[in-house]
Amino acid sequence: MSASHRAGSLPTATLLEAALGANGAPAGTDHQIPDIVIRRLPIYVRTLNALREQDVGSVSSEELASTIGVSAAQIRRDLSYFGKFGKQGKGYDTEYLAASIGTILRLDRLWPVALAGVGKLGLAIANYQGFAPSSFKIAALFDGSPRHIGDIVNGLEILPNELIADVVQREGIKIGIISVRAPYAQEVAERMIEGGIEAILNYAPVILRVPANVTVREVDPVSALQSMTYYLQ
Amino acid sequence: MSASHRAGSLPTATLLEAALGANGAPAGTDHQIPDIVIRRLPIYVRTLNALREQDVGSVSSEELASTIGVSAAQIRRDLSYFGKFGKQGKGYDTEYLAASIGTILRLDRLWPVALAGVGKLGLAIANYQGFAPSSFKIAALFDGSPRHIGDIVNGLEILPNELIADVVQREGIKIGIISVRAPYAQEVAERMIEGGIEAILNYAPVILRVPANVTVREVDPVSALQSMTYYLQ
DNA sequence: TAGATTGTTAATCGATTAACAATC
DNA sequence: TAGATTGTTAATCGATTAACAATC
Repeated sequence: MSASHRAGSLPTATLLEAALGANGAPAGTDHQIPDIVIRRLPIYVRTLNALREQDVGSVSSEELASTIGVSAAQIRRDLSYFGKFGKQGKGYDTEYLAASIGTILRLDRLWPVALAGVGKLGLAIANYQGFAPSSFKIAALFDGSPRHIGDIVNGLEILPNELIADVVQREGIKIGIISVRAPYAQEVAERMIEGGIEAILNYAPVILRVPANVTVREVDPVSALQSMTYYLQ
Repeated sequence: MSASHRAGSLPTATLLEAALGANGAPAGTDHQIPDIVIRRLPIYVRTLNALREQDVGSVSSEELASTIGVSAAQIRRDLSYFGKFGKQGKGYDTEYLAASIGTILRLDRLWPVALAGVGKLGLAIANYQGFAPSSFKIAALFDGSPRHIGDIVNGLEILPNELIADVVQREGIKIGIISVRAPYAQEVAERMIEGGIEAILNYAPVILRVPANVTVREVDPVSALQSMTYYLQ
């Protein structure tokens, strides 16, 4: 499932791809770096930051690999796509490598995020404290139900879905999170994309059809559970 | 990253594997069927059920594939691991195929699930209505904070983490969901495994070390966001 | 320097796709 | 029957690993 495979002129489905490890990267642009590599980088950053907090100043690829549970060769190979970050005989400076990968991923800034759907899940997302330290900030809230419009959550007013495109465009938001129910997900995605959003985190159990320049990643706990039962007894 | 690669006697890390599409299946047992195939099956079931609801009685692999956004060859290949489910010249009976895959995945029963961590996210999970129709039922709630112990959520009393192993064992629960904060996740996982749990859905941003017979799948929205920013502008 | 570990290439492994005979 | 589509094999593609020269 290479990018070129879905580089047609029509919107292409991305649910399975994103959910299952195939390429969820935007098609069209020919990315020389495999999306699977890009998706590993955040874990490297997280692990390096954890090491830094334990005052570990440097690690070898072998140590980092065993901490994460991958092979050392894979880590070195992944990093080699972007440059040279280590010292032979020594390993990697944890702070320098974390910062370097952070820059590659553009985590050296705070990204405003639009969140659509403020049901129980959406509220949990809106209130989640883990986004800010991770370079994301919920900057706009939307919902389809009149019941919630106008409510204030975390200092943000809940706006109607009809305003998604306008607000997202005005505020220059590039990232959207969808936590509406399945039947509304496609419509909401389209409003977001109309406003200029190019990255969507989708919690709705639905296949989003998006243009080739938009990246979609699925959060699909039900499917995850349903695949694990295969291995039970 | 085949199963055999991690079939050593020591617990093996699974975060990256599960999060990123490598094999999150239990090692040891030599599974002839690739985990990547198993992880696609729930999407097939979901899509087939959606078609059934639209009164579509049969589909070709080509139609199903274009609905999901994968190749028809992949669907036929995936199904061929388990048997013959279609009719040449005709396609697949949606009801029959959905039921067949459901049986393969053991979705033809209701699985009790233990949930540890009843913060905002945990409560959203506990109250989520999408599990029951998907063959799962939250059957026990646990939390580490005395503040929540004894509270009733959805008819279930929140019990202390110390009781996880006992209760899980007594009730024969095989599936656990972890939504505690990062520092407590490993400890909670160990209690679950002690009680006999063999499948863990992990929302904590932490690498769980588990024995080879335990399957882990990660739900990691922050990493998903952090990988998408790579493609922005 | 000697030892350790990186960065990189080639070999291996595994998953996807193309193609088509079988057959409904 | 003729047309359509499955089930399956072989070819292709891509990702991971092993190995080692470079070098700190």
